[in-house]
Amino acid sequence: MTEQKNKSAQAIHSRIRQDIETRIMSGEWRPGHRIPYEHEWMALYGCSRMTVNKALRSLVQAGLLESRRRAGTFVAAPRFHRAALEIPDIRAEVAEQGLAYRIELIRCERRHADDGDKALLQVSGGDILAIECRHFADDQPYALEHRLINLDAVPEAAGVDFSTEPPGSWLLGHVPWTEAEHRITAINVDAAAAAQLGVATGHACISLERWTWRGDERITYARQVYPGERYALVAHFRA
Amino acid sequence: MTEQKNKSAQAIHSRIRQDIETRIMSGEWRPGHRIPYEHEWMALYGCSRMTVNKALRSLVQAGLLESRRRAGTFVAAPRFHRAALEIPDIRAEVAEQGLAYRIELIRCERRHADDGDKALLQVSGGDILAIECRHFADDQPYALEHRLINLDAVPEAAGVDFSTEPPGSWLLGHVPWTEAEHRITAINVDAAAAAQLGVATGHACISLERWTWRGDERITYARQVYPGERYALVAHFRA
DNA sequence: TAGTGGTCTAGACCACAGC
DNA sequence: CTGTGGTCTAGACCACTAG
Repeated sequence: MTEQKNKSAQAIHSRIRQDIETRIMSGEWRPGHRIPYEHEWMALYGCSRMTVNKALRSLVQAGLLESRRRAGTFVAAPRFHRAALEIPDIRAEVAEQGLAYRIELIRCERRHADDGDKALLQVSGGDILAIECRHFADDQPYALEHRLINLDAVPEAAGVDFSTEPPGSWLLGHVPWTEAEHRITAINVDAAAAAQLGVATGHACISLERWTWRGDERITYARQVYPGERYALVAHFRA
Repeated sequence: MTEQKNKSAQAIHSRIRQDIETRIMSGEWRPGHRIPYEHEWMALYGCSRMTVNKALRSLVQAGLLESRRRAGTFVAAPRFHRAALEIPDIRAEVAEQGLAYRIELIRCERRHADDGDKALLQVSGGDILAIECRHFADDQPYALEHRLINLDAVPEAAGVDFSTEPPGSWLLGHVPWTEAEHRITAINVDAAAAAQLGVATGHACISLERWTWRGDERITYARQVYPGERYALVAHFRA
């Protein structure tokens, strides 16, 4: 009898996946190794080919396997050029550390996009909101932020009070499903920024820039500056 | 007639997926919106539920949808706290820019792990390989690297000539399927490192640390230092 | 309790790469 | 050619949960 339902704790496809994953991670199956054919997995686990396929496909998507028609399925060569980077929402991050979050709004002006704005936001014109603010954790400066919001894309941003809610958090909750690109560099902060962050002029800081859009529409540009030694971005291989 | 095979260019599950993705990204379906039930998709596309399920499951895994039994499937709230970070293999990266890569091996010694090594590699003892090297692009200093390799895990590393092949590239090709954690900070380089990189003392640099292991076994620790303004890490949301 | 998604089956045809 | 993976079907039972 091919017992129809999973009586074990795990779904069959999940157990197959775990099985393969363990063998790869332990080194038993090295890159290039041909794993058993799908019909062999069917026999091994007494399940249908669809179930086997579900397990294999998920591992292919995860990058651990590669399938070639007529040849079989193979352990893929590892390439950890990709890691899952945690990009913080500052308010949530500060709160997670058990610290009191506060935002100080330095400047918030609506204006017609000038040349600099156009270049950063990658728009050809229209109205924007330009924001400068400072993030605090327990009354210690935590980060500086310079942000541009495209009011043609997000007109309701014009009426928001960003002296209480950080613009990043507000946007995250009000602009659904955007795409983003990030750029991380190290900079020596100038005197003004250093004073605002409570560090020495020239102190090494992380600059995290983010461009966000939805479809063809540019939403926002943000640049956040963090003191380099207090702050670390962490990335894990294999999300 | 339920035409059996995909005569269109795309597989059915792929077209369903694209359909949903487009509606979400365009803003037509906002977070929290309940998308049609699986049996409705069956009718819409004239396909079986397994095919619909394949499309929906892949979007759930991608984080665009959330399924709740008995309730339906919903557009997930966007949280781009995750981005796919490209972690460079230095040699490949330099070559990609059309520049000539060269490595300069400053130091390479085998030794019993001292306390500092143990802390960085997270091992309790054993032999390690400690490497200091400098990476060049067209004879310009590109990055400094400090690396520890656990020889208990990778004994064959002891016999490799790292004056021609960068240790990161060698490990990538010889140690299959590891996991890794990365940490990115900004630092003011000291005089010695500044001289080696050809920048001023105190110049802001990116420090990229990487811990690598397979199973329970620690493989390597690496710290790479890049001049901050020449170098940028780029991350895309949604791999 | 009714109806959703989660999982699974035992077949099937097709495209394609290796022989 | 042959046999692999890629895709699909028309059902099915189950677990869970919203009402």
